[in-house]
Amino acid sequence: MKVTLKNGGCQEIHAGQTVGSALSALGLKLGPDILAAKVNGRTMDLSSILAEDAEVIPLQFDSVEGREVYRHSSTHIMAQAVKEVFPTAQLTIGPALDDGFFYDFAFERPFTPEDLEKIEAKAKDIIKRAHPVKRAELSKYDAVKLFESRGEAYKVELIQGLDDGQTISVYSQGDFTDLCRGPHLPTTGHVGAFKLLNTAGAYWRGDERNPMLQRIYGTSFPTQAELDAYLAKLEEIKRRDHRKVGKELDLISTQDEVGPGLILWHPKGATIRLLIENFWRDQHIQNGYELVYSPHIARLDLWKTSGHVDYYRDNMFAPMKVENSEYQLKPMNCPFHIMIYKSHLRSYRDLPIRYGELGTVYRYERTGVLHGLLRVRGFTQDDAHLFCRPDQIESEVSQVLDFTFFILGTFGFTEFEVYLSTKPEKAVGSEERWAQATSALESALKGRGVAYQIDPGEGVFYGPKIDIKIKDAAFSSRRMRSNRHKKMATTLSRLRPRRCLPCAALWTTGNTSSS
RNA sequence: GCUGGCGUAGCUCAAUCGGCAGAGCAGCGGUUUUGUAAACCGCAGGUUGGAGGUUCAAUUCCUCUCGCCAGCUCCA
Repeated sequence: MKVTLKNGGCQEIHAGQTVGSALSALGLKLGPDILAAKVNGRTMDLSSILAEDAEVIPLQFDSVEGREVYRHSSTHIMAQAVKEVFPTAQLTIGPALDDGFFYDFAFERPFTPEDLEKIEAKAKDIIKRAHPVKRAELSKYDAVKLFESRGEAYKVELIQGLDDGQTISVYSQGDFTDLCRGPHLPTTGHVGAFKLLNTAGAYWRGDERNPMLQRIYGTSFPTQAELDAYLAKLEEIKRRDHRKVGKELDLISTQDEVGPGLILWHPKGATIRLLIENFWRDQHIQNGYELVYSPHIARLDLWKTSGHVDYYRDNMFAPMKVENSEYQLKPMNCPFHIMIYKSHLRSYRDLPIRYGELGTVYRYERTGVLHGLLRVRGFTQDDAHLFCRPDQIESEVSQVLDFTFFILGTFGFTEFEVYLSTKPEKAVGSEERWAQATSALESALKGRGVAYQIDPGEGVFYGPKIDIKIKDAAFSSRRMRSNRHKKMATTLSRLRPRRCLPCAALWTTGNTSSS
């Protein structure tokens, strides 16, 4: 059997050898820095058996896959510590994150900071004990029996959700056994610096109807110096937090008397905003947009027609009664732009028509989600609606993308992740129209050569969208949250306007748009 | 909305067991006259988020309420 080391030698070995011994045979020193290996493209334990010719890449902490294995084993160590300190805690899930890991436990009470100290001390002890981490495979039936006997009801539920024929793997270290796909470090002693960070409640399977679990976050690094550098970075991020800076520089405030998520722009903040808005107006005019204004409220009937009452009510403030009809505070600008379009009979020769507005909208957000300027109840959207013929869609979308990248680039955002968000569960319009609109967006992306990923079900109720996620200096490394990105979206809708009226909306959030 | 943690001077934070609300910075008035991160002396600054309760006495204990923070969920 032939084993090749990437960028290294090639060796004949006997079948049945482990990945680790194959690496040794190839002359690699198996120190604590070698965490796992990629075998023919699949990440595997060093202890797994080689069954066929393979190309092997040793994984260290400097690779994404290596870090994932490292953090995943770290969270198992934490889970083992929790079980040793609090035997009645039940295991649920515990994945690796970009900068650390978490594990959710079912426990009769929340963990306190004192608990964390005990758990962390125990975890360090487990690291010192350097338990070998062993993989075992069993049938679904045996796996259910195993975890039932251990009183791990959540694990049993997880296993029952797996396919019947599937082999199920469990990993053990000392007396601790967990259902896990793996792979893992060879021993618990492979983890260097280890620290628990904080606790939080989290619903089982992310559903608020389910019981709340106790989540513990932590992180780990090969050396104390790396851990310290990471903690220093967290401090630095805290120091640069826009809420802190906004207060210190006297840019903005929120006040109890005004209400949560409603921003007051102080003179200095307003000056910054004015400069950005002037830039926005100039650029839109230069790029063929016409600027419009629309009111903050409108008759509820308009929002019924637009579909917002049916599909967006959860995010709308309650309607208010005026004279004999009901009025609604606007959560979006789109219906107004469509009404402007509709105010005349239009010829196909007039198209495309591009309306742009810095439109202030109000959305009801649950109190728990409000966050500085990034998540508020009143904010101003950089919003536009483009009316065009079907044959113009691709070039219009493509221009919107260019325009978006240009604006973002002006503010120094040059790293993007592009997502194509498809039809959500609650949506208006036929499957066929959704498919048409989605493929139009897709071909614009392809035509422009933009790399993108599909984000299934993440479209808006009236159309699919292209999301452009950007990272800024502070958030790129923001711990434990993957979705804290600012986002811009281009939505294509053929669904609301009656005639052949695809409409692309461009909007932004964040510093250009809140309040 | 849910779980947990918080709310004391403009800011950052103290206040032991329920026993006269305090410090640093900022501010103001002086002194000094240039100090390389923030020179020295003094003054002022408070309905302890709000309402109710227990108590001789509440920043402290209880109830309700408002807001903030870390998450969950949703999303921009």
